[in-house]
Amino acid sequence: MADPKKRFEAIIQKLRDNGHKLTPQRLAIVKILAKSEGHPSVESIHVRIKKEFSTMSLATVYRNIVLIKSLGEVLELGFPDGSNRYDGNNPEPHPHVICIKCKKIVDPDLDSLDEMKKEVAVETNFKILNHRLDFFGICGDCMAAKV
Amino acid sequence: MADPKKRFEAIIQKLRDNGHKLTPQRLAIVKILAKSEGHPSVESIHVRIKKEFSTMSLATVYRNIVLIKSLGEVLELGFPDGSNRYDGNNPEPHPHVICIKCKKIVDPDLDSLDEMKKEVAVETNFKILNHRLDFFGICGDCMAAKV
DNA sequence: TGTTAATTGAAAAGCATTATTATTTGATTG
DNA sequence: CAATCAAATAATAATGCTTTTCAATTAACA
Repeated sequence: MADPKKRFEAIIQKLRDNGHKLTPQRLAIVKILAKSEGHPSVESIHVRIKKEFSTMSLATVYRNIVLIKSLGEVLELGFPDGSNRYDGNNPEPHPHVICIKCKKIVDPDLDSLDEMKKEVAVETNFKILNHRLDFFGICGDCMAAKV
Repeated sequence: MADPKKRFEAIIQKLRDNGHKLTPQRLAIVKILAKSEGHPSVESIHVRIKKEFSTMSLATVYRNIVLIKSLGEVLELGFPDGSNRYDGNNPEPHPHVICIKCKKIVDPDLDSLDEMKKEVAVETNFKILNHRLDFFGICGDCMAAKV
């Protein structure tokens, strides 16, 4: 996990460099994304910031995520059920392991993926630009809790 | 690729076994899913069947896909942009390679995935039940066409 | 054929996301 | 350290895809 403080500064700098204003709402959103603990959803970001800014609009969360996404500083994880989660701590594509019970998301280490990418490129004659790898299952905690 | 005729029969049989009626609309949908050429979308299925049944409703396509999905006979591919494509020819989870230009979807052979799954299970202490692997890029045709 | 419960078409409702608009505000300049 | 102005915001309306509703239809089975 990258240092949330450094990620915060990096995203802020990117916003500055591209001529965007640093509003309190925007800073609050960036702060949460920089850490991205538990891979937050739009809704969870909104709820958390509402405690501080009671007038914070959901549209503002969406707008800022679109903006930060366009700067390549957050990874959007759209799931088959239509839900979205975000990772601004590590915005590069990387595999995820998702617990279908408690919705926990874990980042595994998998270095065999690069090799696989090359293999696929050769086999299909595609120029591979991006990828997405998710494993779905039940985490140790939920297995234990089941009894 | 599985034989579309056999897949058609298999899906029909599953529907029968679970006490569902075989309406002409349903049969038309199953027929397209059994082949799943190009991994059709709800919209493309609807358009194709409308030529035969002008009154075919989009809701009917959705309803039948939900049903067939619940029987495990079609794989739903929800993409990050929110679009959905279907594969009733090979309903087991398998990797896809998607062209971001022409939306073509290709199924590559990748047998190293099983090994990866075990690796992840050990590392994260999850019981892995399912997975999803997509590569995004530009296909040979679109590369050539670009000039 | 008649009966019945499942299925359908058409339209309304849901729901997440995006667009609109009047207002507010951060950043720059004099 | 105001004044200015483009950008950002809050609130709300609109959009687009998917699901639900419900009366009418129809496949399945006796």
